[in-house]
Amino acid sequence: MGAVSALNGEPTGTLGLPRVPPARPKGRRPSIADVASFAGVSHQTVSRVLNKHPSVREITRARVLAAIEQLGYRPNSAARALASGRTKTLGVVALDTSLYGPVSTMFGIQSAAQRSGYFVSVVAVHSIDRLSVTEAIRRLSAQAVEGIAIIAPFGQAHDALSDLPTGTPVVAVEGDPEADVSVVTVDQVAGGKMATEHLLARGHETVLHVAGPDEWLEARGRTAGWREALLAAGADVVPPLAGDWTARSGYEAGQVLAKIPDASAIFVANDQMALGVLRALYEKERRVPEDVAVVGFDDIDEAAYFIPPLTTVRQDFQRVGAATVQVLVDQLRTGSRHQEHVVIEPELVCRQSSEAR
Amino acid sequence: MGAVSALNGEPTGTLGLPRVPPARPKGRRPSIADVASFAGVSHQTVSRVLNKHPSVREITRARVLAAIEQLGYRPNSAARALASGRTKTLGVVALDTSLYGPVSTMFGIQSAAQRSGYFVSVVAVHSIDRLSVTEAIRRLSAQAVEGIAIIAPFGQAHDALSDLPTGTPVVAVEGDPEADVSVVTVDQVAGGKMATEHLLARGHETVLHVAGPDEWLEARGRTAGWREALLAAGADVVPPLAGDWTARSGYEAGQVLAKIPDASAIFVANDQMALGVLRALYEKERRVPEDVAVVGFDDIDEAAYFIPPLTTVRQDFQRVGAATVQVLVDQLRTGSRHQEHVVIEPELVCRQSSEAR
DNA sequence: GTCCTTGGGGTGAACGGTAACATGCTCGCG
DNA sequence: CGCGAGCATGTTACCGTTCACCCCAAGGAC
Repeated sequence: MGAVSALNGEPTGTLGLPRVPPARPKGRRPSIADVASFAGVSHQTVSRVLNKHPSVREITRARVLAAIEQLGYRPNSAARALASGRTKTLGVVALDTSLYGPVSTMFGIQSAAQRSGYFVSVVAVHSIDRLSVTEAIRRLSAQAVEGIAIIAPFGQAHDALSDLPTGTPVVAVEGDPEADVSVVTVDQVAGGKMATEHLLARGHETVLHVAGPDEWLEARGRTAGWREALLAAGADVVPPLAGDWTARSGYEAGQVLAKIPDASAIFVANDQMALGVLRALYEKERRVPEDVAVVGFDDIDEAAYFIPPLTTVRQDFQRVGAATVQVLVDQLRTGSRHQEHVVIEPELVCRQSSEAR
Repeated sequence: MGAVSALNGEPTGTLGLPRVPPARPKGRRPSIADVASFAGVSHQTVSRVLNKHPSVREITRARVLAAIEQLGYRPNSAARALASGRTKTLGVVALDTSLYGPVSTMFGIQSAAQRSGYFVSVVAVHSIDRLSVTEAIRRLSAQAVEGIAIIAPFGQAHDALSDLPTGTPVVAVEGDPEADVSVVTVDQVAGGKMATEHLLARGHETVLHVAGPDEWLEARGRTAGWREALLAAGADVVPPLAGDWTARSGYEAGQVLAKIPDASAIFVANDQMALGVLRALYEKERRVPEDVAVVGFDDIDEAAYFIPPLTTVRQDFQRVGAATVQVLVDQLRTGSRHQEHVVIEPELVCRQSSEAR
């Protein structure tokens, strides 16, 4: 057995392996074949060990593992991908922004993918038009990712999904539940509703709304929830002002709202804009929460340190990421292309900005 | 010529190609060989066209391109990587955080890599210990990335760099300029200095400092710049309070500083902590900038909407990303492992929080 | 006319794995 | 005692490219 690898009388270790690995000719990294001849087995046996195939004797496995260790062998992922057709890589299309939600979602997906043994390749898109998304998907499929998560959460993204390589599982994260792809999403409508109901329950006659950009499905959902809650309570529905998620736009909206004398409660579609609203109210000397109550959305790290600390709606992005990877991996495993629709419930976090008057 | 591919009398297009591509047996994606036989050339000629080799006649190239188009051929990146040894992928080790700086840096790298024709594979690390970084690098090198950018900007990261696959170019972004790897960094010392000098020039006797976590090189650099400026001006150096970048820690530091009666100027090592400081000062009824001037660091989008708008130091992360990719690509192209040290200068953005009294 | 170069293109062998099948051996069972 | 059923392992093909090398015709130098 082990004698094969010790023919030339080299000193041998306990497993019958030569102690000094032979240098590979070209300084190239050792391949499975090198490991095989070093361990005195066939390359296939090495492959079996690498893939944890059950029918390998313990002693053989130990020899192979020792050889791998000695030679410093690392599997070549390109070769593996070529032979098996599997790249163990998921693609993520992310919006090039430091917005809390998209970034957190991306890391949520990354960390879940890692736990499932997948690599993550990221393509950032600078804007939300169909062309960019199509191009991003093209890039990812050129890289032969096994599944794709699209975070850019706006209506147009779905158009681009038709250009997909058929057979590649896709999840639209924060996507349109009506679209004909799998979707993992936080229940934005419920979030908008609970924020609004919270304010109504505090005795406000109605709730004004600073919405996000209308292309964003999240913005639409939050607005829909707000409207629903108002209608259910029979409250006035004042047309919302739309911002662009930035504090600046929130500030501008806040300047308008501050001029409305009987404005007493505002639901802002994200925390950054809420910051701008707070600032506008402060400048107009409308106290929060005494004169005006404000609720945001996202629960960014800073929300608890706004002046005053912001009541807001928290989304669990780790769960979003985990669900996204779960859907992709399931579809990969079963081969089914059944459309999953996972909805994750948000949670209201009460702070000073909406305290009872 | 074209007759070869039209032997069976099928209708042919202008280039002599059959109009209907033959379905591949197993529903598999078309390979270079399919394109070759469809276009009536050898697989090598197709490869030459794909790689823009000069010595291919224009007419031949056109035929091949038409065949590629017709069959919907896409190169198989795994096969290409296996044969050529190049993956066209860069790896990024990023800290799992929505902090503005790291996230912006990551996108800066991503977008620069994309422009240079590289894919980007991201591995997030949840903490900054050596083990995590080593593991991240292990994952990336298992994926055979051609170069690695490490964003996690703390001292310990450098220890892990010794575990690298030799020969893989590495750039430590925001890394220690003293370390023996290539580094791309913003001049934090200059940033801290200009913030402090700005405040001193406004007539403040000295400048207090809320520092970042001491493991972070950026925090150390900013503190060093602050100290340097104070010493140069002969001002008192009050030991800094260290936070952890969060608004909460800034708030806590602010509560302490607000109790110091003659505190009149504070340099805070990032904008989030500055937000916390502002809140603490507000609660203690110390007006900004009338009683206390505050300067932050980063220029996050919201900084202009803090109460009051925050004077801060801006870093150009697009340039950081571009420089990082540049260094990696250069090393890949030339094969040299010369250690580059690129330093990018930050810029002071003056707003109300530090206005003259 | 012969030789050498150069453009255009073909042939076969890597590249480093996995998959399918073949082989020898041991064991339990009728 | 023969025989099928595993188990443990080896053999050979194949994945889709690129690389090194070869071939042929046309053209210019001598």
